[in-house]
Amino acid sequence: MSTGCVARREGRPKVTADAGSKPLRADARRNRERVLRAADSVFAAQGTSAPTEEVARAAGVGIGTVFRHFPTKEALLQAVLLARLEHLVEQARELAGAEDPGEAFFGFLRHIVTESAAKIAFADAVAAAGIDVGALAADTGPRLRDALGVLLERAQRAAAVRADVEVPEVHALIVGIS
Amino acid sequence: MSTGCVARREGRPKVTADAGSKPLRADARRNRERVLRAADSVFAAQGTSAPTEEVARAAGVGIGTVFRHFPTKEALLQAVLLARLEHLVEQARELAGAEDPGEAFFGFLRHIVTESAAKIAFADAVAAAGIDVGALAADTGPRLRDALGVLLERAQRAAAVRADVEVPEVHALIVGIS
DNA sequence: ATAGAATCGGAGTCGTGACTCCGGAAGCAA
DNA sequence: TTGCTTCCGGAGTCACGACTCCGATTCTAT
Repeated sequence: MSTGCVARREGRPKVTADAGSKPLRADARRNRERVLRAADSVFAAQGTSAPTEEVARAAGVGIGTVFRHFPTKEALLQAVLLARLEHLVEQARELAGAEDPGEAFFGFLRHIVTESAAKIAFADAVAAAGIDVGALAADTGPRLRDALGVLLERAQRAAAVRADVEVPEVHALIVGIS
Repeated sequence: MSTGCVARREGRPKVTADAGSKPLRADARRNRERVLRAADSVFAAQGTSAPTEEVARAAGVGIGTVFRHFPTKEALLQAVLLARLEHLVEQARELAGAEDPGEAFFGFLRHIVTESAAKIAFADAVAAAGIDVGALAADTGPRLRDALGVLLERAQRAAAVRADVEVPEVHALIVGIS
């Protein structure tokens, strides 16, 4: 195996509240972004148990920097998961303007399924840390649902999907599959 | 988080070869079985990063016993995963004798989907440790395929499933979903 | 340019858990 | 029962990785 200890602190860190914090200094914002990207790829490649130092190296910053932006490894995991969901919403919105509504809809579904495995692993790791994943996704969920609604409606208008299908059903399907 | 170090050894342990080993002493076999069951429930409940000692406690044995039977935590994870697959095959075979072939077939599919999330997490953990999951399942795979074939055939004979569906397609479907 | 504030970086601390070791406790013939 | 063999248990060893701390560095406003 590849060894490593895990967190030490027991109190569950609060969800990073961006609102209300002062605007970051330019380099700080840049580094935060880098860390997030690096974390995403490192965790995706090596699993969520990859050492934080690995993330720091991949991001080209010191480990101290990582911990300043994300006080806990857990917080980092959370941020990455959130970013992925965010990305999903974005994709759904982009697809809403695609030429072929039917293809767009099913393509998106396929994409979700493809990525679900990775996301499950993330959610697992975060949940194992005692965080309420549901609450975490409370903000992103509705937006994803909306975007999905648009996709679905267009697909139905194009007669690519039966008209009696509703958003909740699709949502249920996705959740069920996951 | 809940902390903990990980393995230290780098060389990847060989797949536990049961064949060729002497018959275990009665108590040894019993303990091995206990550990396996305890590991399954502990890892399922707390995630694959649960400490080995937790498994020992749940099994009611000393930690030394766990490591004698499974030289590495990784090996333990492997064994649990294998046992689950084995269990799946068994279920498929039982279902082959069910009254309603159609229901049996779809019930099994549903079951697989339901458990897939947990299994993915396991496979992930094992794979992250550098083990070839594919090779691991090389033995179980074909048997699962066979059992699935029987289920499918019976369902088709009962006209619950279209006749032009083949085992490979179902297999692909399952893999795809996972 | 320059002070002052915000950041960075990484060596060091600390707790944890994987794995070892061996004296004691069964099992299993004979 | 006796003796030999196989197992059990769990205290102890050892690395590793999460997280802290503070001097050095880099922004930014003036």
